[in-house]
Amino acid sequence: MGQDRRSHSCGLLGKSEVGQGVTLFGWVAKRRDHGGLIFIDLRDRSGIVQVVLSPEGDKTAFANAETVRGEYVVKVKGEVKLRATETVNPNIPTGEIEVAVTALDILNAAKTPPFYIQDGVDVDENVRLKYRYLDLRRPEMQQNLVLRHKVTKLMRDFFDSRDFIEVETPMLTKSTPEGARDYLVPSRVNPGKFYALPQSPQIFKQILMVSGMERYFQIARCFRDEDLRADRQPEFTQLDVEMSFIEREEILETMETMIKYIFEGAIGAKLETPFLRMSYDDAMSRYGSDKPDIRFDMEFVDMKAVVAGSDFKVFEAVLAEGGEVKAINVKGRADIPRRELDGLVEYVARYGAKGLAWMMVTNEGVKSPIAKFFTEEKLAAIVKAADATEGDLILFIADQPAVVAQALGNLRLEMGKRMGLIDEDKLAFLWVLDFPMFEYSEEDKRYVAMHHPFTSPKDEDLVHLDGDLARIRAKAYDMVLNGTEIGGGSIRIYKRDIQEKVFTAIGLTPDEAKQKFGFLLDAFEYGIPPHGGIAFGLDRLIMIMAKRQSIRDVIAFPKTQSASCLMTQAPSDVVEKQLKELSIKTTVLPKKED
RNA sequence: GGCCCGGUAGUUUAGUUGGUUAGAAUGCCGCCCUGUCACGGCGGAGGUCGUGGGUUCGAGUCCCAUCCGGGUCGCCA
Repeated sequence: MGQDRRSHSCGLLGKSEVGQGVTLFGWVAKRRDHGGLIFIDLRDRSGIVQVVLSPEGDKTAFANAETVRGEYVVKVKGEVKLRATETVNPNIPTGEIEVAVTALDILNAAKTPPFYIQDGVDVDENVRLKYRYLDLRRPEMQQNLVLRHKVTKLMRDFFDSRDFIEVETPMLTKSTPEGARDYLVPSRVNPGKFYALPQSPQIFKQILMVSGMERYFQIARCFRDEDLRADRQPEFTQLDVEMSFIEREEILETMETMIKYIFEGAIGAKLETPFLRMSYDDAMSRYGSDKPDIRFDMEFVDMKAVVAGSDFKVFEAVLAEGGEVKAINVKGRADIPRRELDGLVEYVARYGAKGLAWMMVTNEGVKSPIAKFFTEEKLAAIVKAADATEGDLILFIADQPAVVAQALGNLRLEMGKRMGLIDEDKLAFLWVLDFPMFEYSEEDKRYVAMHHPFTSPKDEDLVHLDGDLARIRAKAYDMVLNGTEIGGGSIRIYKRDIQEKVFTAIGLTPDEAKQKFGFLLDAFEYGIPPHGGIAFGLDRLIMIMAKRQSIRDVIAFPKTQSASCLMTQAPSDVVEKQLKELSIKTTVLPKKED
């Protein structure tokens, strides 16, 4: 009996197999025992098919069917039969047929699983992750992994067809002093020294350009020892790309074509290219975000001109200090309850806003606690600026530009969600371009590279390298989808003098630069081609394609928020001997005993 | 590191101002059942209320600490 090969997959059986003898393997998803007649829903990766056993059939098969329980592994032989019209199940793809069983072998019993293996079940994350192998047995989770496979396959096909080479770069590499916290790996043969797991293959892919690979890509695992989020894991996967002899336009076009190709191939979505493009400055001033969700409008309105010169001291003080006053028009929400408004005040406070002003446009004019500070003319101008009509709610944030952007930007997203303005079926792509080259770090009291120090400034801004660094824009670009940054990259510096000026700008002496990035700078001495690239967050991309809220759902074995794996219990203690071999002293402080 | 939410049968959960035996659904076990597909009927078992302290005559409920999970701010060039 063990010699029978599987002839079909459960979920793919249909009318065309009627009359055929089949051999199926799978798990018992459900058993419905009618005493004289037993139905079993048999599940494999392809789906579910109903198999039927009656006492008139094989006695052993029937007896076995009486003993099977959920998640038993069985082999079933039988004949595919058309169901009678009244017994067709329209809810499953195989509902028009069933398998009349002639033999059923129990290959393995199974303990009752801690939760029912079914889509849409609401089970505690603890339980799901501890029994990840059962969680992954659920069809929707399997589909997520299948989707992930399809996407990476399509990516490889695409890049292969365009003459890109996939090159693997090291996982044991050199710790880089800037950027995220590194995961460190001790070296046994070099006592006291450490490798770092890569945060990204950035340096290596640029070196590959020096090597003359011209067109590189890699589906690369990356590691960052930072706190987790719904869309952030300590290890994650990047689609990493680098190209030589190109300028920005060619990268953007190539990547749009790639994204279009995989979305059509993986989920059948037809995308319009070219994608919308927006400058960083534009994105910040209109949406308060460098990754705007443009599935809905509610753009910022600059109120500075219309509110200035009122008796409202808060606005006047902010404007006097170089701040700004911006608003969003929440259409039709003038009826908002006071309690919800109070909640919104708390909401924006999380983003640093000291307050939230509001005006309701009603048939009796503007209602607002601050209306009394404004003349009728000013109120009318505000309403006009906001393009508001009766029934609308105008929400204002007055603060320094960074706070306005963050608070009002998040408020916009929150109101968009609350009002159901976000079409979950929409795929709103855009490029955000012309990022600032530098941003001022309050912590370090100096300018730091916003992207990384190899990013090329825009040609027309090179003149500011010796002057106002804040004015320099970079040849950097992000691809944004539905308010999530799914990819980002830049054209790199390939001229030595510019590279040196950038290092100087971020306070690195030539010696320090050599110490930090020595091997890369050495490589740059030997004929570096103009080049640039991009990296996409594969997990986030697939999360959006699969319409999930967390990247954990598209990663087979994810970590919890405290970066542990509940299934394997990693990280874990190691034995003293291992530490000794690695020349690591146990300096971990013991837990408090009292 | 900060803030917020959650932890009660295997699972999902109810549990009032602190009060008697912690309730339900589902799953599980047994018996019955020949057309179910959320099968049905009858019966049954199943709870350290995350953990440890404290307050109280009495704690699932109040207080403190702690563990675990989730969300988020900081962080993530």
